[in-house]
Amino acid sequence: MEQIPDNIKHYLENIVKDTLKSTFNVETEVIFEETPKPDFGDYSSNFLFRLKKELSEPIQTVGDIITLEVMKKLQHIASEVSTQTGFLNIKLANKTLHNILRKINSEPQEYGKVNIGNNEYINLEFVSANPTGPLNVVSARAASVGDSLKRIMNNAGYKVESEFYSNNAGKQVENLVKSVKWWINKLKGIEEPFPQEGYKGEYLKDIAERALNENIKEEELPEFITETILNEQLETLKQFNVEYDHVIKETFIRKSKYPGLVLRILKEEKFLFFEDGATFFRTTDFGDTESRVIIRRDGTGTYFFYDLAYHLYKLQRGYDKLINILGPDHHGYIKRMEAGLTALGYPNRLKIIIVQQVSLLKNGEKIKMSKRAGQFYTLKQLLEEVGKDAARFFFLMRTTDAHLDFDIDLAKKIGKENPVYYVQYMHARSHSLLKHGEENNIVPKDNNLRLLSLPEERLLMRKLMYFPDTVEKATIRMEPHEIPRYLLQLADIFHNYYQKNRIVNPDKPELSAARLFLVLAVKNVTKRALDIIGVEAPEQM
RNA sequence: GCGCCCGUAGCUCAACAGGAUAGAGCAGUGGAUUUCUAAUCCACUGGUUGGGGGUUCGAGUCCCUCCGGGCGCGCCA
Repeated sequence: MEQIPDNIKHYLENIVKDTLKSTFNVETEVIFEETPKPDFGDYSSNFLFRLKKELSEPIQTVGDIITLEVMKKLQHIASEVSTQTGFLNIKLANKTLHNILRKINSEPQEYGKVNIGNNEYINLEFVSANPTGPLNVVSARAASVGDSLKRIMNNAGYKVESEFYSNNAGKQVENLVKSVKWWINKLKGIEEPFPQEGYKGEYLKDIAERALNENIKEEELPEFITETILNEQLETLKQFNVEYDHVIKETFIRKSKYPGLVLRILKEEKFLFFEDGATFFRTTDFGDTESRVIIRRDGTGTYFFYDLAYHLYKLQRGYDKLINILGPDHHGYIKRMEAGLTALGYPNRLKIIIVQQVSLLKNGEKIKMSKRAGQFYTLKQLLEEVGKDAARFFFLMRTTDAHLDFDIDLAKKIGKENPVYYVQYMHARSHSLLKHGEENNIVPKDNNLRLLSLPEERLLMRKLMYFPDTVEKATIRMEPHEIPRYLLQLADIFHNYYQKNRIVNPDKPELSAARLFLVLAVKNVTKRALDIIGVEAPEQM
């Protein structure tokens, strides 16, 4: 097989960049993108517009010279180079596309790997709920995004470890315990008023029953309750195809040396002051809008205080970067936490991603939810109702910072309206075609790929070529939604191709073998893409 | 009042660093099936990108302003 560059896009960029330097002595970044229309070629760049002011000659003159130079250097992989419109457009030779198919099928697992992580050691924290109840759908979205991001970044050469932080201490837990005690008493026949800030919800009754049956002592109750709920949360996440490298509990942090360490550093650096009997951390020195309490008047530490300790603990474990995926109610928290870590001597080490809220739609109406009132739709219910693949896919279809409407009825549908099936069906159909070929003694072969001469075939090959670019973009933007979008576009082209053309035709074995080679590449890339977002690639549907 | 997110087709959303004629899906209408799984495909209809101003070769994208929707603003977590 002829050598093709490891990454076509970057190869083109470097060629043009070097040409600009050697011919015009101009240093600039050149970026190639997928063309908006196939007519324009396969890759295009707008650098001529950008350089307009810097260049002494008219851009068309520059364009002509660049065209000639680039054409010379690319004659082994490109068929057309043009700057007619002001954009530099490059159309790749068909044999280049063929070589990409060969590359995909010879090492499917390697295709789409990018190298921008440089082995950077990352801690990725997501979901991190209080152990006060079942996980809700915002947690589900965070889980989907977080777990996919882990896979995406590991694919890109980062070393990512995922972490779940359980806030199993503090006032909310006290309220939780009070609520369970109320149930225990009720089961014993003792009627009391329900605790003021207690948690409603039937799941606490089950826990109360178990506590009674297992004779849990009063002082063991907090741990018993929080452990029970935490384990249920983790079990549900596991069913969602999400497993963690680390689970850290707030009780552990509270007992560790880190709270003391935080206090000492802040004190030494004179970032603390006292007011109304409480200890404040002057986060305003670091861009926060107001200073924050870390030790309350009653001497107890705030959530923020222990969270600082927790983050210090994470950093001292050796991570280069921390990424937190948080729900929409935490955006006010970003400044505070960044300020805190800067004060502790770790500036610019934390990246917070806010996942926006989710509205669930059923029968065209929004489901109302309130955790305190015990009315909510849980991740567990969602899994039972729509399945993990549909759930994961749906959560990833939008950018993380946009509100998401999750249509439960749509996710349950079987058919083209449901994007998950549309994409999975592409994989199943490829598999079935290959099997059908085998039954007719036709296997994928790469010795006659020039027979792939249809426009649809070129479109398909082109799209497969863009897969590494898509993965790279998803990594850089930290936006998993690029992957589902890519899959949907690929599925469109593939189903269209299938519909119009017979793939396996015993009368034309050569053509069939070439087409099956293309189908195999589609199958391999689909599998890779689905793996990256943690969705199953079924061979039969 | 302050802060964050959003406003694009009837609905749900794209548009990658500001680029080429603003694209998909759903819904609607009309068509394709002796199949390699129709869980599919094709065509048509649908837009003053919330309003106004600015920046420039070029603005859905950047800046200003107004309007509308959501969320947050605790010595809760």
